[in-house]
Amino acid sequence: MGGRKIKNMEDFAKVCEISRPTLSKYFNNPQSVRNTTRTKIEAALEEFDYRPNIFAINQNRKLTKTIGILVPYLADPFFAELVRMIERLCIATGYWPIVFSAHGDQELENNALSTLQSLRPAGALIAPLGRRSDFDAVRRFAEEVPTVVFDSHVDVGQAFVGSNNFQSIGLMVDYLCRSGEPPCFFEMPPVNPNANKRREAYIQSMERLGHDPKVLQVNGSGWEFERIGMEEGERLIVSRALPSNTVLCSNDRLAVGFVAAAYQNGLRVGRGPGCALRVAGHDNHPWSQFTSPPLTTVSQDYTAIAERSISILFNLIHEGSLPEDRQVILFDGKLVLRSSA
Amino acid sequence: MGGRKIKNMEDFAKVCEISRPTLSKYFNNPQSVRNTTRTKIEAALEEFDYRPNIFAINQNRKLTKTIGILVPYLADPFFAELVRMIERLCIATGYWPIVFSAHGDQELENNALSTLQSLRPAGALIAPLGRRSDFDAVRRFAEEVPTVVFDSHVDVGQAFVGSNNFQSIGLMVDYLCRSGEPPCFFEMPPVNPNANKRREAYIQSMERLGHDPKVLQVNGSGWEFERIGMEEGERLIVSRALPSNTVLCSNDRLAVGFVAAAYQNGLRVGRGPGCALRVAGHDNHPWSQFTSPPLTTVSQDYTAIAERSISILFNLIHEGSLPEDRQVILFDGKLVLRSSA
DNA sequence: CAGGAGATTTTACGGGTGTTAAAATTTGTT
DNA sequence: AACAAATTTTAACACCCGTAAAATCTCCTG
Repeated sequence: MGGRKIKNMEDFAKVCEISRPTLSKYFNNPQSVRNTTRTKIEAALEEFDYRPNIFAINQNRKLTKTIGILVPYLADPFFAELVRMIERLCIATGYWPIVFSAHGDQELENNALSTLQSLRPAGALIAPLGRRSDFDAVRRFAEEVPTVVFDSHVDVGQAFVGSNNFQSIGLMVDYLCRSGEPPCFFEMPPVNPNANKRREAYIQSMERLGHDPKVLQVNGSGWEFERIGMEEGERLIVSRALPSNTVLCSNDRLAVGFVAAAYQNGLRVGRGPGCALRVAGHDNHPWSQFTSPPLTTVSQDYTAIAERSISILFNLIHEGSLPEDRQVILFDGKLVLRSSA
Repeated sequence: MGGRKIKNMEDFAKVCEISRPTLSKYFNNPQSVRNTTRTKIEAALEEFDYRPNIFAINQNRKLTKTIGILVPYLADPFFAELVRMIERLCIATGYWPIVFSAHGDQELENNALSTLQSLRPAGALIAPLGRRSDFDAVRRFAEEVPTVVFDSHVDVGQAFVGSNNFQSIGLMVDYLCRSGEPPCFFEMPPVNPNANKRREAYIQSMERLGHDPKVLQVNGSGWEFERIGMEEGERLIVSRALPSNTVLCSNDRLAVGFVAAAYQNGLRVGRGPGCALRVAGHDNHPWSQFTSPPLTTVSQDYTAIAERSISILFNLIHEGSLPEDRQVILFDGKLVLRSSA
């Protein structure tokens, strides 16, 4: 076609027969230029494929269009799914999401925060590692960039969006107690505040109902929860150390492992006759519906968490000012009855 | 302490008592400056926290330190895991990995490619959507940036790294045939070339062994493979449409769903006595060890794929020149015997 | 058709770093 | 001490775009 090579906005302005700053305006907001101008530009856009250089754009803009997303472990389908939704929402709004994963490692989390900060993002959505986070680093980050924290409640940033563990665990404990033997609570050493809240919620709920809480904390570290659930679950089963025939796991990934352990040791899981064990989880993880039997759990509202986080962040960004009072939004869970409990 | 605010490299050069170009050299390669200079800089780095502005850096560098990673679906643990490894390798080498997911959608894939290209990455590692990809777009991208394709073989880029489906499926078919009834092949409409290769490999292997290949292609689209495996598996089981008591699934995610369907319909899966069905998968997905019973499958060598992809890409980047002959690297799979088949 | 407000475009400058060439300095060696 | 080699400094330009201020154009009124 034109044969000309478009190297930068200047070149493209020439083939458009328009000045460069006008083009610049167009790319920032196509509505801000006259119709006749817009038509010319868009015609040229059809013929030549030019895209403004992202680095040059962001170097000068006071507010970039970048949204940073940081999760503790991207290979966890909970986060993978959440990220998927958040990314889509960003793109739909014309922002540029960029994803970082700490891979369960504090140093990588700090790296990511640091890199992210030097990207001067318009805002950030972060789910901190939790117990392993370098709190000062996270705080320093949140002081510089508008930040919404999700999933794991660390007391920084302008807002937190997460699940109401007290409500959801209460719901599950109520259900389990009224439908069978009161549950024991199966957990690993807590990686984040959610784990602690869930244990406390379990204890409170049990006491409220007049039962004796029984917490089984097994060893294990890292993010391979299923493996821990399976190996430690097997140990408990084999040594007959389970204090109840009903096991409430701190999260679905542990439960997935536990159910596998039960199967392999010949314990039939479920609530019907002939079942030796009831197992319940928490989160409604994408996998929880494919265990054998399918897992009874409490759903976290992925969509609501993603949408609210983003909407709060965009508010922050557009308001410019930071709200006095830090918002804390907790979504209630819903009981998801399947056949494991 | 100094009280001075470091806004840019100029400021930082002053507190280092060193010239800006030398600093610039240092940041590009710390080894390229004299020891005494390096010591001064690193001392200052301790005291002040300065990081060069990423945008300004990349604006001028002919070769950025960015490595683009594109996967079709990040919520798939196979890719999540692979990305995790690749990211670590990049960071260790001083590169800056940036991850994009197409979320199973052609438009998003094109978007990602386009955004990535405007980032002028040193290189890219891409696993295309496959059948749904916009081949021209992928080709145009690969012509501009050094690209290694992995997982899904699309004939673009300077190299392909993946699994040898013919070998691995052959291995599995051999095993299944000599240990029981010859398998039928359970698949959904292929999303990428791997799926086609696996079907063909199955047919060839069966014919080689003198058996009649039986392919069951069920309906279903999207990336929720487990759901498809479970729903369609259930349909086949209930309607007694399975032509063999041994089912080889095109991949582990389908198999996860299929095993769940079998359990829910009272079919005991495994190779022992009393088992009605053998089920095998392919990939050694992270989940495959937690099904009930654990899944017999063929492993893809995640580590090898990640390492080789990266090493080829770095070679490409450092050589500068593109090799005449496109490399195709296929890793053999290994049989992972668990109890499902 | 003159006049003027408002919309749009142009002019001109700045941002933070890469990069180069030549001059100046330091280091290591004999 | 003298000299070559290695390194750093100085100076200046480049990169590609954002943006404020100045200049121009549009369109409508009277």
